[in-house]
Amino acid sequence: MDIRELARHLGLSIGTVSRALNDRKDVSPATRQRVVEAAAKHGYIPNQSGRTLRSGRTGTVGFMLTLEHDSAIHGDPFFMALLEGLQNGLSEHDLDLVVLLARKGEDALTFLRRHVSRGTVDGWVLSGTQHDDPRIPFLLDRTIPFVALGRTAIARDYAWIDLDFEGVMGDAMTLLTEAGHRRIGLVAPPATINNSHIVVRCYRDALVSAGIPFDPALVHHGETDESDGEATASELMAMPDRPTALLLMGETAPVGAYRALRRLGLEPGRDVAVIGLRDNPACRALSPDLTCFSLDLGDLGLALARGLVATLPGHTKDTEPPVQTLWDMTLRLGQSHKVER
Amino acid sequence: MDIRELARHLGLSIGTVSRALNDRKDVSPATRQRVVEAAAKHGYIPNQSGRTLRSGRTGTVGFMLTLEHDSAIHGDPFFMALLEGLQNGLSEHDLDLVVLLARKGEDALTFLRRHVSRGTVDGWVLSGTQHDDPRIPFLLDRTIPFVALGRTAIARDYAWIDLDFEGVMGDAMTLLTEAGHRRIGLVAPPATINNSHIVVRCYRDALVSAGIPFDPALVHHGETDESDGEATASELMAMPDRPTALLLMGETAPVGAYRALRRLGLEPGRDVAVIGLRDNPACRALSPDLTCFSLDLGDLGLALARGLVATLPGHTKDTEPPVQTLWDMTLRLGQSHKVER
DNA sequence: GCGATGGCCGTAAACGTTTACGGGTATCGG
DNA sequence: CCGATACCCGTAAACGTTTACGGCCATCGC
Repeated sequence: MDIRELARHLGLSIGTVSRALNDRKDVSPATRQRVVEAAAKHGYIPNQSGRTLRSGRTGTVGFMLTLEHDSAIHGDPFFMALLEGLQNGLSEHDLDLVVLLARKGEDALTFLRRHVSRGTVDGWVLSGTQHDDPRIPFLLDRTIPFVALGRTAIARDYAWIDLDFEGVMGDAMTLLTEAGHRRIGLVAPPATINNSHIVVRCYRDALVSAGIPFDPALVHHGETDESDGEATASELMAMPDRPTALLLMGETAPVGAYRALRRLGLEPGRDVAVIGLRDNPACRALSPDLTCFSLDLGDLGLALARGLVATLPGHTKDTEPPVQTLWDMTLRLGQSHKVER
Repeated sequence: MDIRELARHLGLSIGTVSRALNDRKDVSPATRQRVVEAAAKHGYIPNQSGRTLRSGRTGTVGFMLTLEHDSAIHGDPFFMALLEGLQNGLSEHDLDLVVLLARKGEDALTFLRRHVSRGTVDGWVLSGTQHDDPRIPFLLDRTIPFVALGRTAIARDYAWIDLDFEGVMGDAMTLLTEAGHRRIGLVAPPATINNSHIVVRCYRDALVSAGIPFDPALVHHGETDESDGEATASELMAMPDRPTALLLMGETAPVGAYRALRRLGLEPGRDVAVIGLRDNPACRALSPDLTCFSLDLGDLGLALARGLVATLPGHTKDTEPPVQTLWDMTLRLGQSHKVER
């Protein structure tokens, strides 16, 4: 069922049918309704390739997911919940969401370039932003709409939303330093990820204002998953003057850390203070309750959707500046940080 | 940069350029190489819409994700790990994977129909198969390639892979009945999901062969998530003659069940036996260790990719029957089932 | 030397839309 | 009654590919 066949059924030209279905003004209300009803009756749905080829618009936005740091994905419930909010936000503007997975080992920029010149989507949501992410200038230079989940070190104006790591680190570090901890182990994301820099900077700032010397041996960069959390926690606790507290900025890293501690005969929340990043299901399963931070991923997805839509041509006022938001996370006190010193 | 411009650079016709890039035979090796090199040099990548419009092929397969049962997705690490394997399997055949999220509240068949007539992908991976899933006959009747993750009650020949719930339930039930349990609470997936029927059937079969009467009050249908696990566990334990064992066929349901039990002053693995479905990160965080089942999601994704590719035109031998595989899950004994009766 | 064969390549017609453009009819003001 | 103005609608040219078809040239066998 083409537009041609539908037009023949209606005794109209395909041009008129197209205009009627696309809500353009050059068509009388009567025929518009007739066309819409006939389309529904015959189950006509425009072919996307033809439409895109001519108009250049696809009606979809892409969420780019790279499996490079697979621990950030593998078993990571963060994105799934986020995608739901994103889809809801996009639905309001009749946009579809497609998640594009970079092929194993494929470079992120190559992947993006491929899909951009293919013209698969109208706009992008970028995640896992690197410190100096080449995707940002690439898209900016071509004026392709996008919103980034995560800041970068790039000093150009674009839309982004990032978690408030400053707030998180501030809350966590005051909690620990005020409890008397002076040796605090930090597990930060991989050094290429931009968050990693922010986390370490805040860590040092907090130490300075508490008058505690900075020991680089206490800072590890690792993936966000369980097994890496276990490995790095083991290493940190094997130090001669081992830390009395652990700060784990990874999704399921605390699960591994608990296991590592117990293997050494140490109980989280009694012998060692532990603070995690997000209260995902895995962390909620821990006992004693993990002290960590929470956020509404559905809302975050919605905000990303709005931020992106504002950059799309047609939808935008063209004047307002791009969204640049630090997303609050609220501290959830559990038992795991309560270690008297 | 289109094919026309590239052809002009080379002094060739666009037809020849197209044939060279698509590895067709009607072109000399010398010019083929010349074309490929020029394309690489100028960064030419064929426009997907034009290509699809003419050839009908997209080079992508779609993974359909419905947010209907959002608890099956929300915070569910199952799919993320699966997608990685799927992408790896598809890469071997130069296929891209796109994940298509049904809009909130949109009917699954409507969603599928929309994307099929749009022609967004060459083939489909269906998940969350219903007992009588209308998507199956829809795709079969149109001879659109697909593979289903999950069986249905539909007696037609198509490619599917499903978890071996028969094996899982058999192992779990013998473990419990041989330990003397006679009142076993079951939390099965929502009744519309096909797995739910299988699980309940196996549950009854196991009871019969152990000579235990079937009590429908012990069977609950719920989502697979934490909060639902907590709610149903609470309900089951509030019964006058409450169960001595819980069997939870949901991803993170055991996390909620642990919490519910402890609120009642009951310790999993000591007062009540608990068995879960899969050893995801959340379940691995539980203490005492949850007795449950494990599988390699990467391998499963690969198998799905192969199963789908075999149904795609061109790749297939056309003769071999579609894959129909029960995927083994191996029992991982923890501490949570050890309750002496 | 000539017809046949096969390897390469150019030509042009699709694929299904959107959209600029122009034309036809009715309405309206004068 | 006439010209101008809207309002609709049809026409046709794109958009970027793929691919059936035909043609040219060289090679080959006789």
